Amino acid sequence: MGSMKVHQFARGFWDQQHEPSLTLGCKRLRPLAPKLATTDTTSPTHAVPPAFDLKSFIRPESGPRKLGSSDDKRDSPQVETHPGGTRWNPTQEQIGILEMLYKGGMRTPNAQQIEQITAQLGKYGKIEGKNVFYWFQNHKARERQKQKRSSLGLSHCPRTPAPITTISLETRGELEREQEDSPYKRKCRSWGFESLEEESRSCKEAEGDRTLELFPLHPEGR
Amino acid sequence: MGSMKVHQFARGFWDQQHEPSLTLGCKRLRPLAPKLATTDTTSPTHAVPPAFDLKSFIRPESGPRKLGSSDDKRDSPQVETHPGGTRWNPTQEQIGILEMLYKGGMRTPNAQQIEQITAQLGKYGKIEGKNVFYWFQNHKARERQKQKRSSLGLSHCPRTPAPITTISLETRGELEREQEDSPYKRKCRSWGFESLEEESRSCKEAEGDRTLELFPLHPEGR
DNA sequence: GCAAATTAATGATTTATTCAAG
DNA sequence: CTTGAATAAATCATTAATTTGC
Repeated sequence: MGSMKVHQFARGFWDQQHEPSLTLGCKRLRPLAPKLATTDTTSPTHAVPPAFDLKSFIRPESGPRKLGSSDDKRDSPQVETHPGGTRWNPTQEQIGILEMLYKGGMRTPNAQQIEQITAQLGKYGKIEGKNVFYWFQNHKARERQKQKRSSLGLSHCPRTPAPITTISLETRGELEREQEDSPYKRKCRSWGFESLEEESRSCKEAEGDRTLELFPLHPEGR
Repeated sequence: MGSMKVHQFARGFWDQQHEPSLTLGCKRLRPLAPKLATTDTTSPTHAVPPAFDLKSFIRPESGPRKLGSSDDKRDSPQVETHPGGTRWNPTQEQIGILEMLYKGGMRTPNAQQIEQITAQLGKYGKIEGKNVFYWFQNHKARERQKQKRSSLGLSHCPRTPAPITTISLETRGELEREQEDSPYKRKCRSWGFESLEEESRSCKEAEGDRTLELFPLHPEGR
């Protein structure tokens, strides 16, 4: 497409900032690029990110910190086996609230809503924004899927797919009926990335100023 | 650019106690069998939270700020939506770099990579992280699409989809060869939300060394 | 009664499809 | 028409309930 005057940009593209110490390298925390699965993410010796500094996280046994982030974990009433959190495991309360919201008509919450939901649900257990987002995505998809299958199997009831109990949700009368199928609405979700800060979490409040809510992503699959 | 610290959390939105006064079983008994019988009566026990202010979600009329809720919201007053444009308009330099990276084998950059790419591309024009992400998504999809159509029309050479020049992108020696088709690799992307501020888009980079930032959102479409 | 194997459910990602701006 | 942006569908991966064997 066009004239690319990229120079030798690609060469030191990633090195520009990695220069300093070795801690900046990716930690294997948020791998998004398909890094050929080695079928064994458990072994820290593998799961090597494109970075060069493996030793910084190869074995955090020395004391840096574990995945479980021993700093705060008191938020989960039911301790259970919370091994650092591989994936979100919702509590009954959380599910209840989410379902309520869903029934209330919420389909795809935007960033602000997700933020609030997450904040609220966080009182009942560890949770991140993405969990909320995914939950809605999955729930919506699976409800539809279930319904479709049901209608197929029963071939009945073309109308009123669901009675919709309408829980006491009539906050002020105007509740948006749940729009079964969402016909593509142009929405824009906010986007954000956090540049993981693994062990830097400790100096979180040291700065005093930067309090943006970065959700500390879960470490990695076991 | 565009990073700002959002101090304002969900201040007092649903601030209410989160006493575990309702958990009898404490554990979450997940019904393994789906309740297909009744349409969406999926609330097993429905450990209803003490006080859940659902109306705040559905209709945050009393909230400090407006929610992009789906009820009466249409085009939220977030007019600032596009400081300069509704959607990203890449420059030649940006495209060139992106294509170079793509040819180099990059398919789905992770958060850090996106962050860095964005930072670099930002030198040539306004850009956000999501733009980078979307670009890769779209480019990949369309390349494949184009290729498929081409092969269909020509019925020729189903192999060797792209020569792939493999530019010198060897970041650290271990560049994974272009993973043609990524057959689902388990990955986790970082997630973050920023609580957008209407007016505080003052992109001041007074931060200094910290490279961690949230990309300012882009309020909402339409 | 407990623990390993099975299986259903579902959280998390990727891919395909669609809409709309320029 | 091209392509950025967003959503829905497909599907991988992991957890918890259930079953099974001792």
